[in-house]
Amino acid sequence: MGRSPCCSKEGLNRGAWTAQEDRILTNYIKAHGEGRWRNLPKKAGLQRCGKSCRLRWLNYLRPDIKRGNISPDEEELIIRLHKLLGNRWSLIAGRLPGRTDNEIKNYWNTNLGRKVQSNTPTNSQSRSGHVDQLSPNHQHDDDRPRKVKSPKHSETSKMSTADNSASESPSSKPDARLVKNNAFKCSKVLIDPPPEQELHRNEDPINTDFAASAAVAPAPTGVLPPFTANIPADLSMDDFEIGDICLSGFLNSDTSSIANQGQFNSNNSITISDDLFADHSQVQGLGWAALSSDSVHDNHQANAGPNFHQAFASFLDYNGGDQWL
DNA sequence: AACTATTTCAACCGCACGACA
DNA sequence: GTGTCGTGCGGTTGAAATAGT
Repeated sequence: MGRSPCCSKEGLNRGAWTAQEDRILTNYIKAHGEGRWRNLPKKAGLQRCGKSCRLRWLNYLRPDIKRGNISPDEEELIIRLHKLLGNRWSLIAGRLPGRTDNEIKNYWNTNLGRKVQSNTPTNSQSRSGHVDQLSPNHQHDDDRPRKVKSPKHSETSKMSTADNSASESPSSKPDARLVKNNAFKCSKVLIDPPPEQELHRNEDPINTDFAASAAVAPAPTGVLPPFTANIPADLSMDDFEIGDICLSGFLNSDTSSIANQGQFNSNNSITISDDLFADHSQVQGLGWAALSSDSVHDNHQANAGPNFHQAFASFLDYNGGDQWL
């Protein structure tokens, strides 16, 4: 398609942003809001491409950007999420308040990718066929001594981040809410759902088990039990063959709403409370078709395959397992 | 102190996708 | 159905910072 570039590159500034440019962009967005990136530079009086403005705002100037080193908790979460999602940086970033996809991507390429590779040498292939790749200049010998990370800020960075306080790990916020982003590429991994009528039969078309368990789980009580399962080393998104469960939908949902209303059972099922069940919007918010009103059984129990349960439980195990993100 | 090697990360690039005319 | 726009994404680059000699 003969599409024009997002901007003429003639006469536009490139490279590092100056403090003055940052100020102009920030002031403009504060006054007019985000969006309309293509026209923004002209209106704001910036000699920049709209894309560049968007990137600068999203990755650096936004007021909610968290600065400072990635905490161990965050690091652990990144690793878990990368195991589940592969290089879906924006989706991963959506689970780390204040962190940007670019930051996480860089952190992975410079730190975690190598660390994870060395820990699980046989598990270098991510779901999408992307090897946990380091860019060419990041492929280095693991035995090489590492430089201790220290904050590096250009003049403009110092200026533009001065107001952003140092890092605050998610775990330091007991009531941390999800950050919802717009990354839906993950929906590509959706497994074809079984025919609807299959769902209503007590069959297991593709590792989906909605069978009404003979053992009806007791009503959920208070705090969820600790999760102890770990993600299998070879688990990938392809393992989630459990109907039209959409992990991205789940990740984009507000799980805090079910903090005290759901219970993982030992038989790979989840039982939700009457309150949660009654609030259909919350259930749908899970992006979890298995929990939609027409596929949840009378006892409000839905079963998932063992792989999903394992991964999900392990994912939620972040924060010590006694608390849903 | 001076120089080189290595690492970091902000910024760029190309592509994909949904919305819309 | 087709083309364009607006936006978002992941991969890559290269200048600057830092470590090593």
